[in-house]
Amino acid sequence: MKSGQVTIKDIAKELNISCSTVSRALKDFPGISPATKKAVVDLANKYNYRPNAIALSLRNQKTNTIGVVIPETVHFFFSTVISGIEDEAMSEGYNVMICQSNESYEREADCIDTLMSARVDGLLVSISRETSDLAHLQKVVNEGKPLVFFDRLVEGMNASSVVVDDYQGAYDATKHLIDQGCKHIAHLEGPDNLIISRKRKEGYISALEDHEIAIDEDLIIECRDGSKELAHKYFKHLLESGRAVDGVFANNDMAALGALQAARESGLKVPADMAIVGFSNWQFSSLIDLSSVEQPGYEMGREAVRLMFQEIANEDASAKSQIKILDTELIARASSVRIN
Amino acid sequence: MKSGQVTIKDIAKELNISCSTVSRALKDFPGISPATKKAVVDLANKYNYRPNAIALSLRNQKTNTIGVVIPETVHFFFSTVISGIEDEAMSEGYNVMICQSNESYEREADCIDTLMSARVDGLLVSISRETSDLAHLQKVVNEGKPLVFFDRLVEGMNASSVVVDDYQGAYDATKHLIDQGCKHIAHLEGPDNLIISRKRKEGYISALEDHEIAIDEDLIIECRDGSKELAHKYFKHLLESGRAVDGVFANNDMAALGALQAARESGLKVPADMAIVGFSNWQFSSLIDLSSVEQPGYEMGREAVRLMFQEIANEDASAKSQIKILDTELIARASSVRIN
DNA sequence: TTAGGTCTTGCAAACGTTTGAAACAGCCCG
DNA sequence: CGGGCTGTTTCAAACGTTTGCAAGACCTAA
Repeated sequence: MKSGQVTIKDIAKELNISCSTVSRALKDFPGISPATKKAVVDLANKYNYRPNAIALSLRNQKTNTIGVVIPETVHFFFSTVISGIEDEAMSEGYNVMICQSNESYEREADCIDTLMSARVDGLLVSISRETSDLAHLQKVVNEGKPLVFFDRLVEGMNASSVVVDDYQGAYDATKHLIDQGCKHIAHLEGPDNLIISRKRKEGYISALEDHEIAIDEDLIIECRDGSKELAHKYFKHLLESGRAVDGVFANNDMAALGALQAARESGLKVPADMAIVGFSNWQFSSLIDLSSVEQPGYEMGREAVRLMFQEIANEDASAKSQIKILDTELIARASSVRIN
Repeated sequence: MKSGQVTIKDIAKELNISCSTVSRALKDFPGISPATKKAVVDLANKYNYRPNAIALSLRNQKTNTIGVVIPETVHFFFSTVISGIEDEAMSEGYNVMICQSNESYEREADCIDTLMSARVDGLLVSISRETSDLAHLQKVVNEGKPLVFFDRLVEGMNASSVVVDDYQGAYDATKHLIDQGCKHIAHLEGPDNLIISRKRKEGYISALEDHEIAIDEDLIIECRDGSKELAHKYFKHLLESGRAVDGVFANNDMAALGALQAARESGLKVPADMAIVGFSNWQFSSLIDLSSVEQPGYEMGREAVRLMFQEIANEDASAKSQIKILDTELIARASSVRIN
């Protein structure tokens, strides 16, 4: 009673019985007299007894906690994923411990270490942009701890992943532009060391090829940091070069916005003269009527947790190394839909 | 070696020494022979030994974990707060366990229960909109667990809080509009059961009074849900009523955006005919050049954690029940700055 | 030789919980 | 009266770690 919460011991002492009896009474085990049971339950309620999860974890060698390592929580997409993780985990009685790596390799390794120390039952990881050495993750797998990657695909490791179908999303976006009558579609490309950027570019190219539009390398512009400013600058250059362009598919919404502003400044009507589609469907996109490709973040979070539970359940079985690809959805808005 | 991670016992067994010796060797305790120490440390490294935080928690009656209950993680402001909590906690070697209440009272109580079971060292709570009964929180305080509220102020409980100076932020925003030459400033008011809405309204009124502008009740419009749609509708009504309006201070950015669109649709020039300021400085606000009042979410997270550490350290001292008020900052952008 | 010292190591208890096995009480029946 | 049964309760060990105390080995000085 002095400091912290009430324990089974406190109850046992007050009732002059043993801990075992209290424990069994609380768990409805057979072989406890009704009188004892009632006394125990009443006292437990009175003192607001809550089982000590720490003690349980130690005994059961299971913490009912999953660890999440994420580049940053302040990011619309990632916070959506967290929400999905949170909900799915909670529905199965699991807790969630979150560490943000801030896109730093060192801090990512730190996070993993902390979570392993905390003996989480499994790890959900979206690796930082900086990470190329996978030793810290390999250790996790070697020790038999379930590990699931999400969003950012990691190649060459025996672990499951949940990713979004970037290729198809890009294909759909580009096809949509073609359907709207665009003949000269530019692509604002992301950093090509990221798999997702490459996939999106591939989708763009495939869509053009399938509709017999020649690929024009001059219309593919790399915007390494995906910022509005860079996209604005490069796209303006392109427009001023006098090349025919009537559509843009951007690697992300921020870049799309840069292109949109550049187009307007050049006196072009959107979408009549220039149709624009971004990627990710950030929150602001709906506000400025920018077409985009929706990534199912919430669903990704839930799916990642589900994969983890599979691995936890199947022990060392073959549930490992699955890749779950989630569908995207094209959200066509005023920036690309030409009303005929 | 069989399943999980290596323990002190495993090392002790392999070296044929006692656990105590291993423990002391790893912690650089005096009185361990160099030879033994080296053997232990080498083996620990080889097997990638990590202390079992669960066992430590049990022994030390301290988990080095803080629990966070938050209405939702998918919200720019809250995710910023989480980021601050995360960083500050990590820098002190603490872990963070997050539960989202989804603005539901029942789920909030659940979260608290789970976190108390997990024996977190302290609780950071932003209460759900639904919550009015405080019994579940009172229990926490009664059991002597440090509790700090953030963002949403809770009255009548012996616990510290970190909040933003809504009054001053609103005052500054309104004064800024006055400085820009606005004479008839409307206010899109938030739900008045929330303290923050009331404070913002008070700031608005005070600023007008201090500058000898009469309060016109017709220019104060309640937008309960703070949505763009509602704000748009009500503000359009106001404009069509023919009343003189040349400025708006909105309870949040989304409502400000609704007003902005309504004004443009009515053929008004922003900011020349209508100057607009929102509140919260959401991510999209910078993209559409909407003036707003920045709330220091990251700082709020860090400050909340700091207050908690104070309470943890001071045991039952008087660190409790402080209220920390953080300053806001007016971000003036093109929606309100009239270039003369 | 032995008392006392130093250096190194081990024992055991504690944190809160669960659980197989053992122990005790009371009762019936032969 | 004692064997066996049922119903209820307790004991003890285990999970991984730390730490006060005790103990062993070895050495030195009286």
